[in-house]
Amino acid sequence: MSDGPNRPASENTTALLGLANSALGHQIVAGVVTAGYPQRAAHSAVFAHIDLAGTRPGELARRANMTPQAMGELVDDLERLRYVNRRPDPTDRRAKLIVLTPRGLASVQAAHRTIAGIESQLTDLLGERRLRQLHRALHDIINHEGRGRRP
Amino acid sequence: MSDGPNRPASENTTALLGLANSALGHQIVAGVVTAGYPQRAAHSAVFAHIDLAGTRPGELARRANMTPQAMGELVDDLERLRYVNRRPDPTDRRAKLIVLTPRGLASVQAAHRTIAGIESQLTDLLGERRLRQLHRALHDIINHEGRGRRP
DNA sequence: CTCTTTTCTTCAGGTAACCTGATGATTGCA
DNA sequence: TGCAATCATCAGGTTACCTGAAGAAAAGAG
Repeated sequence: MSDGPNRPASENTTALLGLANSALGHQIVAGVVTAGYPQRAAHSAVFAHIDLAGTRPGELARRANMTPQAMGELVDDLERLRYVNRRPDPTDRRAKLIVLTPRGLASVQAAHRTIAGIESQLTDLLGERRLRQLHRALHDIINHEGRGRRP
Repeated sequence: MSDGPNRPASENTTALLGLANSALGHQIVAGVVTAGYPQRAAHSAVFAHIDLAGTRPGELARRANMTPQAMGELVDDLERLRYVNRRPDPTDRRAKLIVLTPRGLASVQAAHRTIAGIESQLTDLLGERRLRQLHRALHDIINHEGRGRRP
């Protein structure tokens, strides 16, 4: 590709991970949008972390590893799109609970179906054995690199 | 983590890929910065694609899969940081060649050393065999998903 | 109980990393 | 020689975050 000062990406795990991630990374949202639930990638931070019983914005922010302000904006969007509602938290009058609307739940279920579709494509491509090996390797990397970072 | 409507990420390749990518993704730039070459992650788009003989902005943009305008801004930054220079392209007076300064080349070499360090950490973690398997699986995913998309 | 500190959310404003559209210089083809 | 295509750049917009400040409610100290 380049005869320049650069080593081939094929031996650079970080680069491969980045390329593979961008190859798969947009497919879930694309699938859900195609299924009739328009949304943007950032909104997944809410859908991926919300509980059926509802979750507070601050807790969503913590789970998604972002600030409450940023999460608040995502919730604003999803409220406008009618995927979630804000209701007062009965256990703490400072707080609010973000709850999925029926439409929001349907969107989450569409995401699950999309994910299942991607996994079965990957099984076709790699076979069950290599896919399991891939999962284990990624798991090991995540657990190893994430060690001792939280203050 | 969540008893909500969400399936466990441990069986979701896309999610694992995203987590592993963010675990490794910032380490190269961090290593280069620590080695005394301050820069931001976006600047890698230049360093990763530039040739020793110099490369035109438009070509860099094509290789990095972004617009010439966005690439132009990155080149502006790196020129201010004294990693590259803009010189007229002798073969086309409309065009310019982006060339690494000695400092820019040193930064690229620091990146290569950092990448080598990460690979050896990964070899310690997974072993050579599993790391090779990981590379092959990622390669297969990249080649498969990237098929027939370019118009 | 009251007072203070902490927690929860939201308002305001800022930045990084992209994007689209328009413009001027130069090239290369008919 | 005229003119469409190409190269870089200027101007302005969007997305996805961030920090800082402020008001309301809760929790803990005395």
